[in-house]
Amino acid sequence: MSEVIARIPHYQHLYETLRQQLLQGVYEIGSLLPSEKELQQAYNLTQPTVRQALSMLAEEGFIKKFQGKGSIVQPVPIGLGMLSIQPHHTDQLVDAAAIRTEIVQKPILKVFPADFLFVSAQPQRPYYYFERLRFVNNEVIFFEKIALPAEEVPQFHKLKLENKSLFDTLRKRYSIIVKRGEEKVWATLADEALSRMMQIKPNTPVLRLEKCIETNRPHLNIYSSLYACTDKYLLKGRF
Amino acid sequence: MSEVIARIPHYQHLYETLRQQLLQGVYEIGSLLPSEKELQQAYNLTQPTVRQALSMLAEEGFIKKFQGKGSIVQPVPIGLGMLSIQPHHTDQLVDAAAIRTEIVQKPILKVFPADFLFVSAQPQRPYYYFERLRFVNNEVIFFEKIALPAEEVPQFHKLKLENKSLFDTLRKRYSIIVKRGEEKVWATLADEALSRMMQIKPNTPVLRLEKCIETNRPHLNIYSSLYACTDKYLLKGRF
DNA sequence: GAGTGGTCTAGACCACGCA
DNA sequence: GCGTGGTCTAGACCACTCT
Repeated sequence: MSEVIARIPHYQHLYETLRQQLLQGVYEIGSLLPSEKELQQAYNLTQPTVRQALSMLAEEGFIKKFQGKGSIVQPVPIGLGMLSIQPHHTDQLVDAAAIRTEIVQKPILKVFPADFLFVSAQPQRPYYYFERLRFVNNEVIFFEKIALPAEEVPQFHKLKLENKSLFDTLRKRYSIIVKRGEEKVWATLADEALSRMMQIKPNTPVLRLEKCIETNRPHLNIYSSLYACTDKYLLKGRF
Repeated sequence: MSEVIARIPHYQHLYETLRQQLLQGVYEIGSLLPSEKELQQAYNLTQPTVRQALSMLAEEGFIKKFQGKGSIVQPVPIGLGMLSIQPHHTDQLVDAAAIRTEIVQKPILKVFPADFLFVSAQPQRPYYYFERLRFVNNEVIFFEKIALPAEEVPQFHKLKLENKSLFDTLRKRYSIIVKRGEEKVWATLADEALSRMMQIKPNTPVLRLEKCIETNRPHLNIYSSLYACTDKYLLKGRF
């Protein structure tokens, strides 16, 4: 019926379609998604194919499935591996538009950084390495160092990275999706160099968060080393 | 053929069997799991059923699937929602046997704690609330406050909680499995009361980690509020 | 009882890796 | 070319919720 140009699996097409609709608020939170049977008819698919798409959405927290009832729409979940910023003592996230990102070190090619806690399986491969500061109201919230294998993201150095979510960019430009990851976290005090970089007083408590992020590509891991000043805002994430 | 006593789905039985084998090291890390076809024949199942079990294992990081090759066994992953402890500057986890857990406040019934950052959807339900300290080498590593809905875990107050992983206990005793969750994290300084509780100096930097943990049971969320002293050890988790 | 999601079968064909 | 995992169909029956 419909012309299929690229080789996209049916379940993935349905998943992407529903995901877009859920992001755009087409379905009200707490309401029921169309039933599996309705989706089968609407997209001309069989039950297992529809179920796979819905299972992916449930896995990511977009919907919750209830036997005998249907799939209930949940609030849009935080992206896996992404961090949201939230003031202490309220439960309102800082809007993405209020966050400013400044690229301190533009992407350069180098071997895997030696000061990361997680180690790459192939440290000699070329990696893109860059550093960024993120601000809310012109205050530095965090400083982050990032490395990702260059062969997997051609032309990465030409992308505009300011004021964008890295993971949204990777998703749209390269179809890279975060699957899973590990993190190491601890608290420490800002030393002289860090306090200059982050425009905070020395000996302020800072949060340290190092991550190794696995994606849907077998040999593509993203590495992040983060320093966060959390006196006004805390970090929120999903696992 | 084989007598099925309880109503356990085939895919789940296969999943549990393989998971046990993977935990016990039956398959060498980096080696291939038996192929889908072999598992079909061995357990007398069809391909989609076997695939579901393997997908669950892949989702949790026990194996990685490669088209045209097979499923490669990975190192045993950290349990979702669990935290491992690791010294700075080495990559060796502290063995679970070296960690001592002391229950400071035995499980009591109360309404949902007001000082947690995450809020329950049904705060008036009865919750089990308890507090624990965890030690490595007789040093306090963290202090944790935990709340979980009492109706979902009958007889919980009778369980021995010392020196056990809470999630292993919930899995074995109630078949409760962590599916997903959210965390809020920040760094702060220990105040007077906390420094006494954790036997550290006042104004030591401490890590704060609050979590809301969703499980395989629709209305069972576990809430945790954690204070960690991370000067010697850091915390490692999965997402 | 009607409608929902949950489990399962018995096939088919495709895409990929490796020798 | 063979064996692997990836996608998909067309059914079947079960378990649960709601009315």
